[in-house]
Amino acid sequence: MSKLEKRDEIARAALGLIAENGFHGAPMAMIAEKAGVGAGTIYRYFENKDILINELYRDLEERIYPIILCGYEQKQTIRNRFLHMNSAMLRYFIENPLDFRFLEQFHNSPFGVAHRRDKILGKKKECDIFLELFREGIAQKIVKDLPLVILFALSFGPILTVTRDHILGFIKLDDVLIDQTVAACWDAITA
Amino acid sequence: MSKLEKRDEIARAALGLIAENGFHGAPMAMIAEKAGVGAGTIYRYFENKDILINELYRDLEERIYPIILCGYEQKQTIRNRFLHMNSAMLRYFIENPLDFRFLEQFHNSPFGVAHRRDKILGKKKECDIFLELFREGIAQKIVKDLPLVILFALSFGPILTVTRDHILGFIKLDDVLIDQTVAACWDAITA
DNA sequence: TATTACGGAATGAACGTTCATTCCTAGATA
DNA sequence: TATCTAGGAATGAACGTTCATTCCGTAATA
Repeated sequence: MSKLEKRDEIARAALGLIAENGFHGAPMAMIAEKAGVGAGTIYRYFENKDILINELYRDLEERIYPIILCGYEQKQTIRNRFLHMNSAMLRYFIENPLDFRFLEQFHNSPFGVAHRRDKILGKKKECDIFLELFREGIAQKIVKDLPLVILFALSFGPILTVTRDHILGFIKLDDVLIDQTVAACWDAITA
Repeated sequence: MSKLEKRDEIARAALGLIAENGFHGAPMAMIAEKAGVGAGTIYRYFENKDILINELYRDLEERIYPIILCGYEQKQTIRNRFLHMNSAMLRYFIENPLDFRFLEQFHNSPFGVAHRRDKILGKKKECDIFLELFREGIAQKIVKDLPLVILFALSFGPILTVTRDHILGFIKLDDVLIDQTVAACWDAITA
């Protein structure tokens, strides 16, 4: 097994255990066992557990962004661009429940708060595309003139809740339902 | 100090620490210190930590329900009833950030999942008023004909996200903003 | 005095991390 | 080609710490 493969094996094991059992249900020994390596080996690839977790998050972001942006066309209407991105995100979460659960664990932890602070205080290019979209919509008087943070909440809040419900088996989201949900989010933010 | 007062003191200390630091940042010894009792004393009031946490949750639900329903009038329009309940909830969360943070910790933990399963499988009268409201709205073709779970997500998802942003200081929610946000949620669920 | 409540030291389990040791492999040697 | 060797990678037992819980001597209460 190559170096990269082993690193990925450890990362995959850690992400799965954390997603399913939370940070505390994923001791290093268990991660090592699931990855098929010795406990000490993990420390050859990740300095400590905190760093492991933060790298998992970084990897995940890098995996998600291109997928959500795939097929995104700047020349489309604002509405279509919004529907595209929001449903791409919802679909990704539904198809990758472990990724979603890990994200939730991450955000509801000191890691997540620290991460948010960094984001608010600093650079973190990411959500720029959404911000851009909202700003454009407001300028054209299509989108409600509300703080961007609130538009975000109206767009993503329901996506997160609905994904959780889907993963926990409270509802089965099909293509129609996904489109209806995303369209309802659009209704929330439009004037 | 009376028996009940001491129980409450412990509960308050536990809720505060868990809200601020998570379940793992709230060891029993720390709860005891904050409550001004010995570590062993806690076990005279709560059989173990799991039971303590579940009782905290139960207490919290009992505290919140009457507050949200206060001033609720069955004869009001569906829209007004929705706005009333949703903004009451948002206002409560903003005014009681510790309660909100505790709820989030609870929901994002094995406790919360177990609790949800119980709710879906069984009794748990609670959200009945919301369900009732949604059903009535659908019957009158005012509310979108979507599964109740999705209407829930569209209504509460943004409230949760926005509250988190407010508590973390990313936005300052005033009366106007609260009303606008809740109204936007109404736009999301209406046909 | 008898009973109950309290406090906090003691306990043992579980955890993250370390490190002395073993294992593996690629290159050198013959 | 067969053998040896050096050095990095892997290992998992052991360590120190932290935590929930228990225990028992003391204080309050009746």
